[in-house]
Amino acid sequence: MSFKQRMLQVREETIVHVVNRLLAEKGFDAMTVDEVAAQVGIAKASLYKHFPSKEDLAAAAMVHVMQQAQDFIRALPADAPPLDNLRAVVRWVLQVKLAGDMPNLPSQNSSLRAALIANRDYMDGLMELSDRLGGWIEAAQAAGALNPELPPIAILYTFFARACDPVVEFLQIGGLFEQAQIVELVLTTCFNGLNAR
Amino acid sequence: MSFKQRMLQVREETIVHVVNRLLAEKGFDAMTVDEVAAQVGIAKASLYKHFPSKEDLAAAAMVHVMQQAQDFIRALPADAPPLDNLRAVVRWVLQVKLAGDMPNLPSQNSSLRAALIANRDYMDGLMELSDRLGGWIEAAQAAGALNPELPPIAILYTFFARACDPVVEFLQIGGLFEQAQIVELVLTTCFNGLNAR
DNA sequence: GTCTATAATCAGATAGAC
DNA sequence: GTCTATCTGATTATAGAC
Repeated sequence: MSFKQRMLQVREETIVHVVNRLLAEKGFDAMTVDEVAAQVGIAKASLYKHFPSKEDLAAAAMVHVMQQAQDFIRALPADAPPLDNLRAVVRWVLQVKLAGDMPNLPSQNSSLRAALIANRDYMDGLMELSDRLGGWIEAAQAAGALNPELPPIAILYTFFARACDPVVEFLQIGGLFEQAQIVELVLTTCFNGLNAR
Repeated sequence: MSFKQRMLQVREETIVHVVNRLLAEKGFDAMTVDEVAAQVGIAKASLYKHFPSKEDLAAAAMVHVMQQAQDFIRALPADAPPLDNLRAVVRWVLQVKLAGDMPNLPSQNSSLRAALIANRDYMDGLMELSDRLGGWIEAAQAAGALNPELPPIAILYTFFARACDPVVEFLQIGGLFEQAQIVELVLTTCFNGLNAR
């Protein structure tokens, strides 16, 4: 890879990092392209040479977090109980969220949805992630660790939903709990539910 | 109440109804004031005579759903087990959501937050709702029905979060489940968790 | 209170020189 | 590829007549 290509790659990584933080902090609608350009330190027109639209910026950030998720998953022990790995992934998601690094996209924005669906990297990453988690879910159900009466897809969605769970922010704003406590609280309600056992 | 006042009240109810539906359908940012005025059937300037800002429109919709929630709660049997009433409230929330009548506000929009906090009706409604649910939560914990190790505030937030739970939409979009099934699935994961029992 | 018309602003995207 | 300067369209909000 040439020097020029390397510079370009570094710049794009910077852009994605800035976008990621802004998406986590204020969400897609409140994030402006001017702001992104200013924080990256380049002109807006230059930004548009790298990414052709605001939606593509968001998609790049999503691809980035999904790659990080896959890196984390690959580092998990393949022979561990599936439930342990699933808990570890959810814990990781909550920690990323608490660190202010989880982009927050409006699920209703249609142009954004279209851009995400049209993005091959995003879709491939989503598929692979779903496959890996789905495999563990079914294995955990077969082992009697996860409720076998729940459709696997519902369990998968419940995991994905932790990435935008407002309970985390609510508990964080209140200031009554440490980050580690919040993680354990949400993990408990997710896996054990609210009922007494 | 005079005829004029009655007309005014009916018109404002129409406005709130339209806003409520649009907020449920597309969220706060994607909803435009032009759209609201068009669907109500009045000019935009007239709309601004009733509500001084877009944020106030959203606040009125929130007050409306909170009043509906309180109506529902008041109709519940006072002598029923607290857990039953809590489950009934969560079920009600999910049904409102599935009916497309639950407004969806971005939790990060600061001007909106300010308008809500400044709105006495909204804050009063939120307080009363929190008090009622909080009472049931503590009673259910004392009775050994809800996990006593969870902070009541975390349980309360977990209930509130059902109002914007993306799992409901995900399952709805997939088309694999009836609305009643979705309600029971989310209720199960909420109260019983994902783990096998 | 309701309307038409318009202000004022902001944000996504682009033109064109270098 | 990067910049300055600008376009274009959308959107909140208001002025002023009736």
